[in-house]
Amino acid sequence: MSDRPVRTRFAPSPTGFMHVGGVRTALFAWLLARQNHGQFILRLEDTDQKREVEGSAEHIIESLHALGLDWNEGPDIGGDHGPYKQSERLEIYKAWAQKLIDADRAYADPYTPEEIETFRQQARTNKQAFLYRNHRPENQPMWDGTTPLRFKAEPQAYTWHDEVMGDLSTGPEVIDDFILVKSDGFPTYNFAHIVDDAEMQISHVIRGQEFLASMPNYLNLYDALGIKYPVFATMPHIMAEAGNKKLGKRDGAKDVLDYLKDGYLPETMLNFIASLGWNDGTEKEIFSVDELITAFRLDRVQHSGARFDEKRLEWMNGQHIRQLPLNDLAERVEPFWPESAVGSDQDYKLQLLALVQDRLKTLADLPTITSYFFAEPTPDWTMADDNKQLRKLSPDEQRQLLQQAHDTLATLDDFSAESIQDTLNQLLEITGQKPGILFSLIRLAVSWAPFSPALDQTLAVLGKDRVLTRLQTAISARG
RNA sequence: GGCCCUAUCGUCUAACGGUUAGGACACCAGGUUCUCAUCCUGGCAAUCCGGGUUCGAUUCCCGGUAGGGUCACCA
Repeated sequence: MSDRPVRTRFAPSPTGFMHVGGVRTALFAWLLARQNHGQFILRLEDTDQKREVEGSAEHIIESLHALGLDWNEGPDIGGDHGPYKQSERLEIYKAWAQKLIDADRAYADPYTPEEIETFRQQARTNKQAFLYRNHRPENQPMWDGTTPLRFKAEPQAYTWHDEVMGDLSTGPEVIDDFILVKSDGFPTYNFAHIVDDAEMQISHVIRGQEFLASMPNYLNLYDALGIKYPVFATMPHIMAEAGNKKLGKRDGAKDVLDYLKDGYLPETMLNFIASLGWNDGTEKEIFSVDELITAFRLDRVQHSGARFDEKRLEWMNGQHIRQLPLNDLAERVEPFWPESAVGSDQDYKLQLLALVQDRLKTLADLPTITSYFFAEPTPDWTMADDNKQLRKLSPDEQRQLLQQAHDTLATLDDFSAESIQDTLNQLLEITGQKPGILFSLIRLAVSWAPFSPALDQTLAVLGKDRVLTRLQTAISARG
């Protein structure tokens, strides 16, 4: 372990949207920084002009903001180790490249892409891994910047420690002369990230498993550059729900912002993504963001990939929604109310929210559960005909019961849930009906919905006027 | 094919050699004066295979098998 101040970074390339895999890498780096009162840095790795996607950087920044993963230094806010976009750091890479050239550890690649492709095919035919250095030219021309600059590797066996994976080792056969600077003058990731991490004094390099195979090359380059290794931590992949592939765009990986739009809370996303491949060793499942910060440990991260299970995500979201104080929930749910709720009284909405809080799996469920609290529902007596209990009564009996309910409720001055329940209980005795019949009938007549919150509370929130009107409407509609 | 990583209920996981292999999601059944949900109770369900080491292996070692990653002028 390093005793340097903890500085972690998230270094995405702006080539697409943020999906859960990227979020997890960012989250773990962020958690580590916050836990150690260190810094979290955002760096854009925009060295591939061809793959860059317009608006992608903004999208990544927006996603991180939406999740509450804030950074201390970054392209938008600057910092002491900038610039934080690799495309603006070309001079820095050039200087480091020159050090390697001067030390005879880098050389100009004289081959055409076609020639290299031929070498690659040869390797494949011989069922071997492709190694460029098998074709390392004897007399390397001076590098004029128009061809790729390659690293002159000094292959050796490496053993190193990874905070997640433990002790790892490889032989010299995996180390190669990889490209440091492309012919367009931009550095490769392999070169740039090492330079940047060193210059930005990054203490912990946290990234996905896809980079594990390149580690020996990186170590060789660190050595050539005389840079002290940071702490390494390799995250296993998050896999798609179907199949065993690494989760990617093609496998249906969703944009995290889509989850937020679908009514998942940011804290749910962080809790869920953290729990994919990490737990604190106890049976605790629901973590607040602060709890994650204190409990997170790199060495408790799983070594194998985890599948993304939307059912579990949904359950977890319900848990977080239920833990929210009502006022907090009210704020977050504001964009999700049905259109018919526009202009409705805030107190009314708040009362209603208290009734449905336990019923929400996502905030986006709100309109379907609450529509009849805002708009007058259309009576549909076929719902009664389809009901096993209610079917036993004749339309006449149904009308009579509703009329009795109407007349009794009309006498109430105190239209609270408690008072309503007392009244309904009395009505039960007077009419000799079972709750299954009387309550179902009233519930239907005021909501015309397949389900609703408890009857007494539903009536109380709807209010006396609305309830009496709806009962009357229902009676008239029963032909 | 070379190299590397991984392997516990369908899924996410706990168990740092000794447990009736635990929890959660999902699913099924019951309870909470009507419905839906919440909540509670119960049920179903797992150590990939084969060898070692050991008094004893989910756990340590070796070999299979399976899955994943990588072998780009992508990151």
